[in-house]
Amino acid sequence: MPRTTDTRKRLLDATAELFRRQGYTGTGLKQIVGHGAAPWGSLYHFFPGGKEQLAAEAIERSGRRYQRLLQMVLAGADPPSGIRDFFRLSAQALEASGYADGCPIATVALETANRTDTLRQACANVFQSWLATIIVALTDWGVQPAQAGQLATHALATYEGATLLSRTLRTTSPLTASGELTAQAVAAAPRQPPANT
Amino acid sequence: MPRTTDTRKRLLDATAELFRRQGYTGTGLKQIVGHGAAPWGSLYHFFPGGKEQLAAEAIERSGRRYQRLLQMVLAGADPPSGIRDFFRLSAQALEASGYADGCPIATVALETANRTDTLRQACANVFQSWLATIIVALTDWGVQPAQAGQLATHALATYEGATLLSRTLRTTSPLTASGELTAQAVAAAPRQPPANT
Amino acid sequence: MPRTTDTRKRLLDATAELFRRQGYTGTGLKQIVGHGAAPWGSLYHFFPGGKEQLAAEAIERSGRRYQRLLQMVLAGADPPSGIRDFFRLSAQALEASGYADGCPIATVALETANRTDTLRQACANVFQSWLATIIVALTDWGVQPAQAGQLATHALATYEGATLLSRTLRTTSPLTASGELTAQAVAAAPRQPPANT
Amino acid sequence: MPRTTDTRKRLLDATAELFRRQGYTGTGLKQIVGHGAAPWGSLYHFFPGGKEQLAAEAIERSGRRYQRLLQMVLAGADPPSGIRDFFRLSAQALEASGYADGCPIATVALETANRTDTLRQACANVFQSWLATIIVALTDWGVQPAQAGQLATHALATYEGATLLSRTLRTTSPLTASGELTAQAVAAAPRQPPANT
DNA sequence: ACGGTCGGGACAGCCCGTTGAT
DNA sequence: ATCAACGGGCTGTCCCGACCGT
Repeated sequence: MPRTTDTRKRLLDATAELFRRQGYTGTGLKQIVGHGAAPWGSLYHFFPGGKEQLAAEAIERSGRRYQRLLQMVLAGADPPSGIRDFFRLSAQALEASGYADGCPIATVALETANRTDTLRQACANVFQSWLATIIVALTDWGVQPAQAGQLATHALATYEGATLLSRTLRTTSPLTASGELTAQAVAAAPRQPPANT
Repeated sequence: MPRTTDTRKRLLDATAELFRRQGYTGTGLKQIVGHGAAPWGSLYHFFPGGKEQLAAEAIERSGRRYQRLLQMVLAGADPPSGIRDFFRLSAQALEASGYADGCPIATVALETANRTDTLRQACANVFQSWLATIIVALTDWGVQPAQAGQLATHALATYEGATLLSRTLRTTSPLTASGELTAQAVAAAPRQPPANT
Repeated sequence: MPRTTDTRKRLLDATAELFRRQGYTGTGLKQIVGHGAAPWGSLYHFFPGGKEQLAAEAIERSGRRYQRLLQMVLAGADPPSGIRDFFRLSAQALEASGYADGCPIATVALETANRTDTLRQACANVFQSWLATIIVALTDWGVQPAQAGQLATHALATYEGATLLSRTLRTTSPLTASGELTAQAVAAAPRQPPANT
Repeated sequence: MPRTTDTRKRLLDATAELFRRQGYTGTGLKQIVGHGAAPWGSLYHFFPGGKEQLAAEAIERSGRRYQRLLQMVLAGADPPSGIRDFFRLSAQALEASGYADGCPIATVALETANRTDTLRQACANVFQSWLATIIVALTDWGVQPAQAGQLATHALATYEGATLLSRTLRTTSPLTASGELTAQAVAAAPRQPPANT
């Protein structure tokens, strides 16, 4: 069973990358197998559920990967700084990629929100996992759970929207501006003294 | 000949409505003419540029319409309250439509950000017009122009992202939470006394 | 209106010819458009119902054509001789075509008998029309209606089965043998003296 | 290793059953292994010749089985009554199965008559074996060999065609009508007194 | 011998966005 | 101002090897 080649993963990675830039309907299966260097027959071997199953797993996968990135950045500093860093990092990556690599699932999320419930749910799960990650960072820092939920939602929403604007306007200013303001909002949150540690 | 305009507008309206829910690639021309009650041949008569031209004009049109809505809401109160109202109104409309009617161009904006520059530009123009509207409201209220730009961008980004999250998670809480926090951020903005008026 | 090219008819003729030799599932749409010299896009223009609609109309068309042939042969002599002639003619045509051109709809009828009811019904209508033609010939000749129905059914069944056997065994003997015996059965049918006329 | 035979037979039985209802091209290998509860790998182990070999053996197998049934029915009475019984029995079975279970190989025979000679030959062999069975019954009964061949061919052809019509028209009347007339034709055949035995 | 995973094109039927002629 | 007509592209499934595990 280590005999399983990495074809399946290559397929998922190619799918995730193309979805990030072109969305769900804009990406054809032909393009995926072409980009991911996988043969046609393999696709329906690994994903008998077709495009939808492939998409669901790709979403899940890139969601986890992005979550790890988020955790890393948040672990590097206190939440306000971490959030600011995350926005800044995203701005850099976005610009470096020619404004192509934004949130890996935002486009798919919007496209599928009212089409296929399976994919909508997959995107929802990803967003929930990101929110949970932020909430943990905030509560660890002393923010009250009730407040932390709202703040995390706000931060994520702002990040998504700022990325959207940055991609469309082709300028990083929305990401930097919103990063700063979101960091301030977090910094202003009432919190009980973080014990000590 | 002003009667020909009718078909043209019906076509644009149908396009805008379908784009809002299904995005660009997810909407077929057949579906548009079916939904908009226009004959097939008319489409390429009014829009010789094909789907792209039709999309560009539809984006522009729904952008203007949404801008008027924004202006109305902002004119009804001071900016913090106006922004809060706009988020709340959007949340209601979103929920009432089964989480289908969010920002009319967000999906298209993400889909086309790195595909066709014509449509990206059309979306960018719409966003710019919305930003200008917010900026006017803020500066009229006494916010410094430099600050107003950042605040407007932040508010719009947050609105877009909150809508995205609300649609995917099927709950209005992102819109309400972010509306409140955004209103607070605006309220906290330093401003010079509004002259008098 | 003479402006409609004959593409539609060519499509139907090609379909009928291929169905006769290869059946329904064995014939691809690609093959049809290739064989019938029609462009791909035309197919779904003329037959929006897809393969099924195309098949239904092709069945109907070749059914009518075959009915006219049957009428002609039966009109040429009294029923026993006419039936014998029809079997003999079919045997000749079958052999001349390399045992390819048998009953134009038999294969499709068997394939679709328990799959798609639309096509089954189309085949049933064709068979009914052939039966009606035979019955008319028999009653005109003086056979009692009740008897005529049974005899016609028997003759048609025998023709179908004999064609099947001839094609599979690659010999015309089933058609000639059954033609003779069927003619005898018809000749032996009690009939009231054909008035005179 | 007589246990291996089990899988092989299940495969053949599933194939035969599906072919009877859907024909050759209409039946996929996936469906066969699904229906016959056999693993994928086994298929090409037992039938390295692929679908064609599997089909040939399935045809042969169901041909033999049907031959035994025919023998049994013919052995139960004199040929005219036996033939009438066989038609009647078939009519009952056909109706009971929702007009699905007709001749087990007729559809395949028509489909493959001009496609793959291997399968055409397999079907031809089956028909020959059935004819031989009928001929034996007839000659045992005293019909001259030359006449017996023609009569048997006629009876089989009529049976096949009547089944076809019954399936398509969804009524057993063709089978019952033709059964009666065929029995009469056999009864009318000149024969030398059956010796005695 | 037998079972199974994985890989490999070819092609299925369907629908897309577009255009020439009217 | 309209529509018949057009190719190309979509997703999905076909039947089939090769290479592993027993």
